[in-house]
Amino acid sequence: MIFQGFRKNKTIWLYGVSLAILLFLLKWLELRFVIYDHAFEIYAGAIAVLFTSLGIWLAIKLTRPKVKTVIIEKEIYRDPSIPFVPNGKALDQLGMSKRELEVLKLMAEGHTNQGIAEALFVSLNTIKTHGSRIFEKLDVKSRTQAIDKAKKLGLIA
Amino acid sequence: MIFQGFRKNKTIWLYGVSLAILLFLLKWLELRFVIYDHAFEIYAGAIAVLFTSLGIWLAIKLTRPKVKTVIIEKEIYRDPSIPFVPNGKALDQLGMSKRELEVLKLMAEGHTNQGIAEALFVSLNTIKTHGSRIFEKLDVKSRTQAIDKAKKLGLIA
DNA sequence: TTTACCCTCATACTTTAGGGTGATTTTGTT
DNA sequence: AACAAAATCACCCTAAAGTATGAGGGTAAA
Repeated sequence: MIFQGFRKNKTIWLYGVSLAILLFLLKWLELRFVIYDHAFEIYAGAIAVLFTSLGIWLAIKLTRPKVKTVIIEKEIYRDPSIPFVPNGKALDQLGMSKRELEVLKLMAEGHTNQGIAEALFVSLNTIKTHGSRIFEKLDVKSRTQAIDKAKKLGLIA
Repeated sequence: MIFQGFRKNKTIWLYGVSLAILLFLLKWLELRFVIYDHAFEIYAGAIAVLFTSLGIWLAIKLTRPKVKTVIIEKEIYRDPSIPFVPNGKALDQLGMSKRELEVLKLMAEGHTNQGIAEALFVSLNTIKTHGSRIFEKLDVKSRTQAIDKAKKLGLIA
């Protein structure tokens, strides 16, 4: 258990031990450099460099850089010459209003309710109300279900 | 070569510059603390902690770039009669695991986390963990954003 | 052997979503 | 003008999602 703890927290343990050694060295150097007034700068610089080196070493250990910028060519599965047109028949049958469709589209794009409210210049409560109405009409219980169903019905792209 | 060196060791170079600034500050503070003999230990300890902290902070800050996905949209026509095949290239580049893709698919179908957990015979906590990982890799903050992006990238149908 | 990653799980907490109830205002139709 | 539907808004409450932190086991690669 304690050995496991050492395995997992090796860096921290090594840092602790290193710090102890450095502090000991610091104390020891302190006794020597107090004698020489002119050596003050050298001493201060020495501890700065020492601790800086330790900081760098530790930071490199702690933070492995990860590959992060990913450029991906993506294929859109749609013929560009044919713009998406909502399934008007389904919209009529469901009784989905223009505003509700608008809200649904923004939901599908991943916006929060607050975000949608701000985009449409209305209150958060309004969006929640629209949401409930949308779910009712689509007979679903959540936005992800609504989005899934709406795409299948051809209400949104 | 030297430029490459800079690129590779960005943290170290930036830290070096920061160190120069700190050393200047050190010199300036030096003139003040020389007056007080009893402040010596405090001063030394202060610079040690300061330099170590700065090193750690800088390195962590600069070696944790955010996941950034740049999407270049290339519209092509897809024949609906051809069954959907996930974009393996994008999956590899994003580092998306099989399990994560599995969870993402079930999310897109509108399942709750608990529902997904039950479907995959794991704990709710596990699904939450996978969720976080998926969001991280897609650089999104919610499941709806993740789903939207995954569809655009061709990761899911 | 060590390291990195995936998978799994837990806990505590915060944020967001969603249900229920009620109300008012606006808009469109007859 | 009357009426119905749509749009808007509020408040209270619960459920679900999402974050942060930590842990452990297994596997493959260095």
